[in-house]
Amino acid sequence: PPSLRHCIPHYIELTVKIEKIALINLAQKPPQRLLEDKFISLLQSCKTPKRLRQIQTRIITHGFKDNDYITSRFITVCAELKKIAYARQLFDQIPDPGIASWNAMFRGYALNESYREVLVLFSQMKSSDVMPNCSTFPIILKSCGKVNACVEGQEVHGVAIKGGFRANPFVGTTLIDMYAGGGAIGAAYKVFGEMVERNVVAWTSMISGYILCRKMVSARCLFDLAPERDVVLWNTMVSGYIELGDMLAARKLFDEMPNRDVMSWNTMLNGYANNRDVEACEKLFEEMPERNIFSWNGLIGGYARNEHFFEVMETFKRMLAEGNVRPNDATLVIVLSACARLGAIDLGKWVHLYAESNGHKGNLYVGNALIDMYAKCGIVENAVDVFKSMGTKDLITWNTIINGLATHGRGSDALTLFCQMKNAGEIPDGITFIGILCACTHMGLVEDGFSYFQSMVDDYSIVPQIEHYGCMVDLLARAGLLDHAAEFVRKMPMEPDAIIWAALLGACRIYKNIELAELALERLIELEPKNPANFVMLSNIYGDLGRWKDVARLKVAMRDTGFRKLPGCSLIEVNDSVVEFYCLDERHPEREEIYSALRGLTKLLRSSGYESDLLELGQGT
DNA sequence: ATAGGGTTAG
Repeated sequence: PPSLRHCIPHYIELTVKIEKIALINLAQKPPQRLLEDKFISLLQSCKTPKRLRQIQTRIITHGFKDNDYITSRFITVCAELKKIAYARQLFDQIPDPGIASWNAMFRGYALNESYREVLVLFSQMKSSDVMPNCSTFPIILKSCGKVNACVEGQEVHGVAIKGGFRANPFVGTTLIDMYAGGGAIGAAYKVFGEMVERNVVAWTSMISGYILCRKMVSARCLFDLAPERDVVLWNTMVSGYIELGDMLAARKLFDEMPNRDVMSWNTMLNGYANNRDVEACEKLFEEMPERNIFSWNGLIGGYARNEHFFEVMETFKRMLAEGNVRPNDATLVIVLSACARLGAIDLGKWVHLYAESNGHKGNLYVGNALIDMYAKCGIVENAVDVFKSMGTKDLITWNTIINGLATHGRGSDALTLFCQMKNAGEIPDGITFIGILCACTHMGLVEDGFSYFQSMVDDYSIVPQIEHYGCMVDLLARAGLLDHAAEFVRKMPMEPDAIIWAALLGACRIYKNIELAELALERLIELEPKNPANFVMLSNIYGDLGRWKDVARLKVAMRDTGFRKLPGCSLIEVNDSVVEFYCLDERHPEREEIYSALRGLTKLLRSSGYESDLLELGQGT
């Protein structure tokens, strides 16, 4: 169009002008600065260790090896790519590192949660002649707080004041965090009171400090006094009430908020989930104007924590169907734990494949949850495969596989892995020993069990908990050494609880020991007068022995307690969902097919030589 | 310089 053509000369003129300015800028910068900028932007966009090496070579060939500006950037990128040891190697080769390089090293260690290293390196810096600057102190103070180094923290506080950083708002805020985190709320308040300029972050830190010390009234006072309240501060107050379990106060504040972000909604959502209010959690989730991965994980995790495992699976499927937020590693872990509880092996396998093709292959949490899921679903071989494929393992990895093997009749493999675990340098904890004792129980290794029990105390200084005594009672009782078991219970350093007596009672049925069974029930009635399962247990023992009068007597005694035993419930996975059924259950539309399949399975078991008086299908057997 | 998630147990 003509009008546009009219503009073209102006446009050309403008372009020329812009180019001229750019050229002048270029000319004003010395070539050295230009190269520096180039390296900084190269480093900024560096995403892989391989690329980092290439850039490093070029830095060296251009003679920038000791350039503080570039080196500090380089160290930071190393830390982000989890190559902090490499960064340190390089740092140690610099003859006189500048403050930027020191700070980058501190930040790098802090990023990798090596707070001790930060402090060690800081003391090295003090013996050089480089002076800390305003970015140094926040990192150092934060590290002091993280490792609870109160004395060092106070010293650094002094150094900061001497260095003239009293009025620095960043220094003030981290000081408040440090003191409050160490429980020194008075010292924190002193810093807060002496601050020259208190911004909203400082107010938030101070209020968080009061919340941490459970001083909600003081926190609320400051909140009401704060000259400015941003959404972070509001969220902090709301989560403070939640931590104290005061959901009503939290909700009131949430409703008063001038503007809420996703974080505000998620905070309330998690609050309801943790305070066992699944319904409020669901309602809030539906009302949310925007949902991110934490919202979904909040709801799914809320279901899981409150044992609503069917809802975990349903919500996970809904999340995939809606498709706007993708599950992350935490989502998969929650879903896998629900699969483990429900025996939902098909969904579990699906999640396994999903994890592998969505970049969660090497994730430690996902690996641990997979091991547990396969073991709980009875496919121990797959659990072992996952275990073997894992590059990094932690204590939980070992505990999970050891316990999985032990509870599935592979006690000797469990004990072998226990040796491997020690060789790998992992220190066993109390949970490890529960798996080990369980392995001994299932193999009838009574003496080994006792020596592991001893080793736990002598070699690892673990104080046995009631769970461990429970394992020992089980070890003796299942081996038929009921008198020893009873004596062990008498000599325990703590009061035996219901689980201990129930273990004894269970073994009494196998070994038909009436006297001990009656004693166990007596104790159980004292401890759990409302639990009808205990009566049923003893009644079954009488039944096994044909003492029907006693069975009838117990039935009356149980009726007199006024409680009925809930029928045991089994779960099976049928076509992509889990179905529950009870003994003699007639509710399922395909009950005919199900019972006929069960009869077939029973026949198969019998024909392979499986004999058990516990095999009571009650129908057609 | 402020904030959020997950796995093991008698």
